[in-house]
Amino acid sequence: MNTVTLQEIANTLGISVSTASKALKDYPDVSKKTKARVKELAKTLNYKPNPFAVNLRTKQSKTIGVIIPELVHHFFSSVIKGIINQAEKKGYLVITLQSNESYTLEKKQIQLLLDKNVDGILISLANDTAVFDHIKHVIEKKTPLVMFDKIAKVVSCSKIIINDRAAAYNATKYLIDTGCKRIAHFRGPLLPQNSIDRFLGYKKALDDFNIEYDPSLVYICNDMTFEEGEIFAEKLINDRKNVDGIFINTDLVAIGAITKFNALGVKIPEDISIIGFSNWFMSSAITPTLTTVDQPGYKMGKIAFKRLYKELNHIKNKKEFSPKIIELDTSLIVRESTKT
Amino acid sequence: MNTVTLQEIANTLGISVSTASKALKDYPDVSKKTKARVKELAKTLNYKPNPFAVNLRTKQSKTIGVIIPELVHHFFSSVIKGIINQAEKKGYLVITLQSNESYTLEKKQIQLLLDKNVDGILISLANDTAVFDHIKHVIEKKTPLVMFDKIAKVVSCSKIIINDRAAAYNATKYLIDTGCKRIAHFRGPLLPQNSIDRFLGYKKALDDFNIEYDPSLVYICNDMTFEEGEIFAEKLINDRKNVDGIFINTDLVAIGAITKFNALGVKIPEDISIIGFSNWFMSSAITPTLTTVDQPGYKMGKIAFKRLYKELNHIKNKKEFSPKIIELDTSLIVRESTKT
DNA sequence: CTGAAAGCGCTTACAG
DNA sequence: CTGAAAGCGCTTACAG
Repeated sequence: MNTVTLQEIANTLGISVSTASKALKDYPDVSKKTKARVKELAKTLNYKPNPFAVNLRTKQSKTIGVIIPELVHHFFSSVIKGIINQAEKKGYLVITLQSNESYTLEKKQIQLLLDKNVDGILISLANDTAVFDHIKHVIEKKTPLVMFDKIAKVVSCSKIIINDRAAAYNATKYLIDTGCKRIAHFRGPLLPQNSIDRFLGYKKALDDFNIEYDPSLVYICNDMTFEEGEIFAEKLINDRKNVDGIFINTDLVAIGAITKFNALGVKIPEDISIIGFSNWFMSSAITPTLTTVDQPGYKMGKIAFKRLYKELNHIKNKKEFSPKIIELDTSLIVRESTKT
Repeated sequence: MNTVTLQEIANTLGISVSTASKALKDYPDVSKKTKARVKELAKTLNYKPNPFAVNLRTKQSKTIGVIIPELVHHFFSSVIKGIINQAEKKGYLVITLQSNESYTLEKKQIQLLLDKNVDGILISLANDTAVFDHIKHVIEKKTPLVMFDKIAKVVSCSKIIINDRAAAYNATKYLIDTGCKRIAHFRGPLLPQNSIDRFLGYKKALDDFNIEYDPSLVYICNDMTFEEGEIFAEKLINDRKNVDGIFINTDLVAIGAITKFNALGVKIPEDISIIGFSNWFMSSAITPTLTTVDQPGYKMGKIAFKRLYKELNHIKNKKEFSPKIIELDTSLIVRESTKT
């Protein structure tokens, strides 16, 4: 704990606390001489304003909260890194909490952050979350909230997303363009918007290119793990559906699938082409390297904070503003797991 | 922001703020009737004490800071997860900061946390950190600090570590036991204690089993990346040192090496046995699966917080205590990359 | 240009 | 059992 107070500075200098305070904050109505004296002493004493007192007075803590489904995850940890770095630049610190993909926990974490009086909240929803009363509660409390990646369409707040549907469409189209005729999809869970959108993009591409949509070629990955990739890869072979291409919801699952196909002697991309999603660094390390959709996590984190920061300032200046939806670009990274 | 205050509760109930405060905190000198009335009203109004005021009064914020070298990293993100979960159980929130393996940044982050008046700090040092004035500064300020994983021997504070030397010794011994005669080591950077200790464990095992230590078989990975694994794997082959076993500082590098060996047609473990370190989940996914040392990140995080919590309470109760070094068990996970 | 005063919302030692 | 008072350390509107 810091122990030098404004009081002490004022006393040693024989001035009032108010003047000392104003001097440090460069108020225009303090003489240059006084400012210099105060600043110098503050420096030598290594004075730092007590943040607890400042928070109480200013009603803000320069702290924001972030809730993500899971921290041990390449994409989310990248987002968090982006958030933390950007926040630090603006003098904000970040409290991180995890929902563990559970609605109940997510609700609890929201409450913890609210009880802490964080200045704002950044959230990526849990797979489990199907109602949004807890989110709406935050918005009613006038605590700025920005969603990223896993969002809810029906909630009115700013959102930072990628165009999952377009990205999935392009990935599927690429499979079609390179000759695939029967294309499977390993999709994510049923609730999250991005897993829905990726599925819809896949379906739309099939439609547009006159490939019949076959529901039996869609496999649902509830946990989106490496193991699920292995399991469904094997199942797909056993199902004998003559699949020649797969668009997979996320790289981790795709890498599981590749590993299993390698073990089974299924040739990639000769027998089956594969496209993943997220551009995890392992996707360029696996053999064959994985064609995938680049999902800019770090950038998403930065932009999510920037948007929150803007809203924070609007509120401070009592300026009206409307929620904004920011869509980040994605690109298809073509590697060895698809034909040319 | 919450808007119901104690004042309001006291007013509506026609009692004083002090009594209301004491009622909520179950002070023994408040009548049951009053307690009941206050608590009920507090509940219906959804009263939450303003944390800023509480912080200022109690001089603690129930917030701790954590500094790690890099968040986008399987081991560190696991540790953070352990810290956050354990902290939450005890009513603490966690501010996370990254040093980016830079001493300068680490020093800055420490200052940010100190200026924020966090109750305590958990830190894993940057590779760059060779002097410890910033850490000692924290200790002098009486802010409890616990180091984990990447620690400094010369600083007197509690530390949560694994026995890197023993773990490395056992891994190397396993290579020797399974017939390896010329064992290389891909080590980490020169400064970090754990990379030093792993190297020393490797060396000690060679000594104990009468294998001559050959410095030219030690390759230094400064960044500990997948790519370095590939590069040194190739270099090792080109160097024609007839190496038949490698103990590698961390799984990511080992997986890079395996990938390169696979590409070069080097057979694992027939030609070269490999042991990694950390038991990252990819180590059981790669082909061949990687023998590795299990390094319990999540557990380390939990225990680091528990220790900090204990010190926090000792300080609150003005109880003396000495720093404690807690060593977690590791185990060798034998998989396909080594012989039997 | 400077300072006295009020107040942010709580906690707690003290008086009654 | 209850309440008045002091105080945590600041900030800022106001008076001079």
